[in-house]
Amino acid sequence: MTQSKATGQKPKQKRSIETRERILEAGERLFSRDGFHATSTKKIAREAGVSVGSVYNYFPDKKAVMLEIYARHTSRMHGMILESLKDADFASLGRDGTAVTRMIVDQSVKLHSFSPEFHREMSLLRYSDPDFAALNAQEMMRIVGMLVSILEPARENLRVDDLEAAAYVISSAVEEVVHSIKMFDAPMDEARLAAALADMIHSYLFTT
Amino acid sequence: MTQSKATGQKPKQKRSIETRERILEAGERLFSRDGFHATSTKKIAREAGVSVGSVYNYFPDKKAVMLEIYARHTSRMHGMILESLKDADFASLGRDGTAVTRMIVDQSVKLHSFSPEFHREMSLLRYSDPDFAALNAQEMMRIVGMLVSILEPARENLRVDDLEAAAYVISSAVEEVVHSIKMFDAPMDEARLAAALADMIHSYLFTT
Amino acid sequence: MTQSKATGQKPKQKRSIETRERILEAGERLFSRDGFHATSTKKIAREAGVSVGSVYNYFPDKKAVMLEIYARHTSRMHGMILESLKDADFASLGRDGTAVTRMIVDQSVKLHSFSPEFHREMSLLRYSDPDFAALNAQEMMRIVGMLVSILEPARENLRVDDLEAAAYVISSAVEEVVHSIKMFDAPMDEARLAAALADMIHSYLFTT
Amino acid sequence: MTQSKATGQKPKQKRSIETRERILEAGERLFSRDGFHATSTKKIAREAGVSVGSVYNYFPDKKAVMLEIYARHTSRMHGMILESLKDADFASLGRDGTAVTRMIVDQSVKLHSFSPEFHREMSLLRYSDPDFAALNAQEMMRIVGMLVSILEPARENLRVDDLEAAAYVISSAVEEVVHSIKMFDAPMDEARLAAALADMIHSYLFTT
DNA sequence: TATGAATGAGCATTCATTCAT
DNA sequence: GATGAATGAATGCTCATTCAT
Repeated sequence: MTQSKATGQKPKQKRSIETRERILEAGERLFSRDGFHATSTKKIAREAGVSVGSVYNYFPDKKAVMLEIYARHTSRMHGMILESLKDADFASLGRDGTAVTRMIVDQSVKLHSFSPEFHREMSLLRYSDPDFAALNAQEMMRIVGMLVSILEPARENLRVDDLEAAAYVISSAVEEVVHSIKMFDAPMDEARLAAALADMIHSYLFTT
Repeated sequence: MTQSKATGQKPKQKRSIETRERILEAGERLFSRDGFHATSTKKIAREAGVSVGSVYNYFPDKKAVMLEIYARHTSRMHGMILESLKDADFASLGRDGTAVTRMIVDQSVKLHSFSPEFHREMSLLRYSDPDFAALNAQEMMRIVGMLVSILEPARENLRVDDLEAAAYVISSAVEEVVHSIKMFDAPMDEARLAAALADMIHSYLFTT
Repeated sequence: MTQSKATGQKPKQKRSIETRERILEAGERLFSRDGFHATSTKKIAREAGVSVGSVYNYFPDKKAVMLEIYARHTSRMHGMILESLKDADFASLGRDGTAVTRMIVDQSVKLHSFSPEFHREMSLLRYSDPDFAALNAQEMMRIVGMLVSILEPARENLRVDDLEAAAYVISSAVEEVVHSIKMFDAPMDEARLAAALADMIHSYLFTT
Repeated sequence: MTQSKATGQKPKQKRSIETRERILEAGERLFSRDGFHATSTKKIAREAGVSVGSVYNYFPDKKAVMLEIYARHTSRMHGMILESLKDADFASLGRDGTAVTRMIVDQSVKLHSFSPEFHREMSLLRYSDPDFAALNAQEMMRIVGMLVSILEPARENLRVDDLEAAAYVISSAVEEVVHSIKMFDAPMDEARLAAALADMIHSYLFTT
């Protein structure tokens, strides 16, 4: 359960690529709906309209399917976020702490709102499998990188020195609070938590 | 998968209590080491030196064993924390933001350091089972309550109004950061993260 | 599963008798509601408010409890029927075929209506255990005996010679038809079946 | 315990069909010999010379194996009976009540003689499982249908109006009496019972 | 007499993976 | 490439019965 062997193959044929794609889509649907453990390879194959054997032709094991789905998932999301970042006026952002804070929280929520079910599953898996944990950590660092690049232009207005650590701590906080809100019965009003979260981040980053 | 039936029975004999204890201890050992799903009832029984049937004499199902272990676990921890809180000089605490912040981080880390493996397992389970999620949420609220009672005396010095939401957000942040440090390969130096975390909490709570 | 060992004991103490009675009553309730196999000795003990050990003090095994309950059950029913037979005017019955037929069907239905759930359970058990089969056969013969004694006075008006065989065949028919009606989704209107049954019995017994 | 999910799969390979057949045959052998509950899926697999997994490749659960065996069983029997009915001279039958009666009893006995052990098991199961009860009821109605089609040509000679109800009641009587004879220690000479049964049916159907 | 803790073989069912076709 | 039949260890859980206290 620790190390997935090298990936199945790189298909060159159009047909092959389609089959592979169908498996991935079926997997995403099923993993999101039922969870990783409750989804058998048989079900994936049936949902994809292929045979079990085919699944194993393209992926070394079930985990590899999940791993690839996750990778694609995050790529897609990051692409979307980078896209929306392009339009932001970083110069003005730099001067307005409130705007930056809002953007941070908004983007983080966006990241988790995209497919919360799938995200939940990944959060679960990272606790039980080192490979997933590693992927998750990697993903976290990409988010941290984004945050840093958002904050960098405003550096002179920030009260923090270690920007990377700050980004990491902020991301962690957002992640956990968003999970509380989205996945578990939030024990407190969502608005209160969101306000507190934004306040915490803002007072942390900016002098007042 | 949703609601465990009422617990097995109330032991009336000395022998009974011992057996129950042995099962609980074996469970804690095994759940921590191998995780909940990788621990079969057969293994628990063997480790405890009793028959499978005995496990089911005392607990309605495997989950109930875990639930009780968790409950005891948190009780113990909270007892310890309340104990150490008794000695704190709240009057002086109120005036010194740094001391309060340090205490918060320290206690939180303590909470997670006690048996990080077991804590990891609980974190995992809350993602897949409502009962565990509920227990976890309950536990979170107890921590929040403690935090509030620590902060209350210093109220006049705090920049936050909604103390409860603040406590919740802080707890979440600590929880996630500590998990990063203790359970996953922290992608950053522990000291940096700890410093950043403390800074965030401090600047959030206190005017400077 | 074949031969129950000799019964536990004959209690002489008042307290003993009460305990025994409580077990029997609990068993009847549970066997009727959940069936023999779905009723564990533990449940019986709990329902009776005694310990499992006590159940085994009074009965050699679970089957013995059921066997005794069944015996009491049938005794009670037969008592009731004999009671109602006393009042019947056999002289006049002898001349009126319709009245006899009606009485037969009525009594049979009464026999099955008393506690249809329990009766179902017995019917089931006789198929899987010789002891229950024997008890059921014995019971059948008692019913046959009753039927014969009802018909005897009318002998001169009857077209059948072998009264006992006739009684047996009639009882069987009634038993099965009543089961169809009471226990399974009768595939036909109850009234139609009852009418047909009565007609069959009447034309069999009496010349017209 | 109520509704079996759709059957496992449609076999597409020769090998597949053979395996399925082997499982069915093993099941029939074992269910007849030891009964449904005493036959474990492991035993079925061993008897069939396949793995347990294979059993579940072809059937959703143990019950489904039994259900299919029963369906085949009754199909086979009905085929045989319809076959033997083809040769009967219905015209002459119509006039001769004795011949019809004899045919009814003969065919009914034939139906139960085929594999009495298996039949016993089915009778048992219908008392404990709605699915089996339904199948049994269905089967009963098919028998009733046959009976009706046998009697129809003789309608003018019959004293009964509600042919269907008559057929149902007759079938029930035959069923129960045959069970008494074949499965339980008949408490009376078989010949006496058979004669009484035939007499009852005859006097019920035909005026004399 | 009464208790109830202890037993452990047994059951139905699942599922990732392999490999002959 | 594609197929899908075959595998079998492993799982959570039940329950009639015994017997030391």
